[in-house]
Amino acid sequence: MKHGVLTLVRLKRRADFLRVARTGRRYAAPGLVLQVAPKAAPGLSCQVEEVEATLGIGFTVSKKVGNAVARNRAKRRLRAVVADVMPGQAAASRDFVLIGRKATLRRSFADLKQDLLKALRQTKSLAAADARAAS
RNA sequence: CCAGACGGCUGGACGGUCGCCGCCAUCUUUUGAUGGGGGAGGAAAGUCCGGGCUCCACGAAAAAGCGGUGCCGGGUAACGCCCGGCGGGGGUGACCCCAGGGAAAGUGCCACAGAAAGCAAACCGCCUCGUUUCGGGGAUUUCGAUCUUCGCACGGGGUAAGGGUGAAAGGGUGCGGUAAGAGCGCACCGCGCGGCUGGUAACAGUCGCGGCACGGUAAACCCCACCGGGAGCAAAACCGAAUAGGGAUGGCGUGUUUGCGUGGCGCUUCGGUGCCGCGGAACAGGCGUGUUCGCGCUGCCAUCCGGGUAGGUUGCACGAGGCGUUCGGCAACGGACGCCCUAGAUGAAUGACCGUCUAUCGCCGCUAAAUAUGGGCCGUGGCGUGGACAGAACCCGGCUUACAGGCCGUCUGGCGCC
RNA sequence: CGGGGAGUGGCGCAGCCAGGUAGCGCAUCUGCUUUGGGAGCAGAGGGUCGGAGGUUCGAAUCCUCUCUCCCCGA
Repeated sequence: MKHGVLTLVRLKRRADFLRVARTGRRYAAPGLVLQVAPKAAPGLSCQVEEVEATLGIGFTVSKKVGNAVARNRAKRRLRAVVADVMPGQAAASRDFVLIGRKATLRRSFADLKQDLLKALRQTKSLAAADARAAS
């Protein structure tokens, strides 16, 4: 089975964010901050085979970035970058949390993409090397 | 043309690729797929008022307390909002600003300065009268003194014109009047009271009288009038997993004791008492933990019930709704008729990226006019820059605050031309 | 959604309710003292009282609007 497109699941509970921040790895790029943690033990709501094909993703933008318009815009740009990069190049069965910074608003989209790839590499969360070699 | 006042509107456009959240239709077991259509604002903001809605409390309310509002009339579901007037203030003007009830109901305060800051008097000063052991001048003189006048001092009386101040000093200005003065008298202005006229009213005008008494501060306490029960969609209603705990029923299992409750049997002098069972309690025992003291649990299994957590659904978008025409009204607004349905998220959608154009700004040129030159304005070309404030969170009516730039209308002042 | 508090010299705070002088401690500077430093003594400088408007003769203080920060409850 080739490395297919992963399904993104949004993290929505405060407990998930706290768990990722407490237990995971962390890398700060100029345009964003990435936190990674292994996926939580599957509950009854999600099955094991679903865990293998999904990855959780959550966004955090604090009040320091700006007003509501700036915070929403930062989250939208991060979401666009994630939709572009993560399904093909991120390792599965992990939870990611992206934190927006002030530079997220002004950084160019290509640089933002490079920031995310570098953060994935630094946190050893890229997809398996054979998958990259096969492509 | 320049400067300004007021009111209203707008808040980048088009295209491409990839996405997000509801709705409708069809297919589909759930899931999902396809197609269609919709998807932020004038302030969505701040949360300063007024309501709807929901729950709670309450016999209806009233009073007290607390909070708020405060010229008059109108609009409105209501308002602290809006409209139109009145009064005061500012501006040459268009126009703008004002918490704008009551200070003879009471209390408080008015620093410094000043004689005095609130009951009006005291003080300095002014005027007048008197007295004397005072001093100067004049007159008379029997040279002892006497009379008179001025000044000082003291005492009595009359005054409030004046008294460096101060934000504010017991009406102001002028004339008369007086020993000196004073609303003491008069004229005008101000103030107060009463009448008349106009106006729904606030108020304005006018006439007469009073003769000045009544300082300011209520965004100081307060008084008067009016309004307000409390909380908020995380309100509230419904469904409801797992775990723990509660209750009921059944089965299995459980040592001792009982100043407890209860049932059965026996005795009874009918007050009780003996035995047995059940429940409760205590202890023992058991299990877990711990170095000790100690601490925690004490039934197990099955079925059912109720409360209720996470979570979910509803509340939730047809409403004091919008648009147009017309009628009434100066207007706010209201009536009638017609048309329309117009976001519904919940770690929170309504976008990300790219291209072209365009508003704006900067730089470099060109043309025309003018000029001694330079610079600026207008038009035009190229390059670069590049979209203000800001994101619905139950809904509505207001207020306040933020806002690049652009557009429209009405009006005012000034300059020039006809 | 609801409630509360704070903003005053470089720092930490009084003063506000009952309006007229902005004060205290630490810090800074100068001088004395000491061999020198510290401590002590004497003196000095330094504040648009977060911002705007209003009430008042007069506002840090009273009223309205606004900005920033902090805390609490559901």
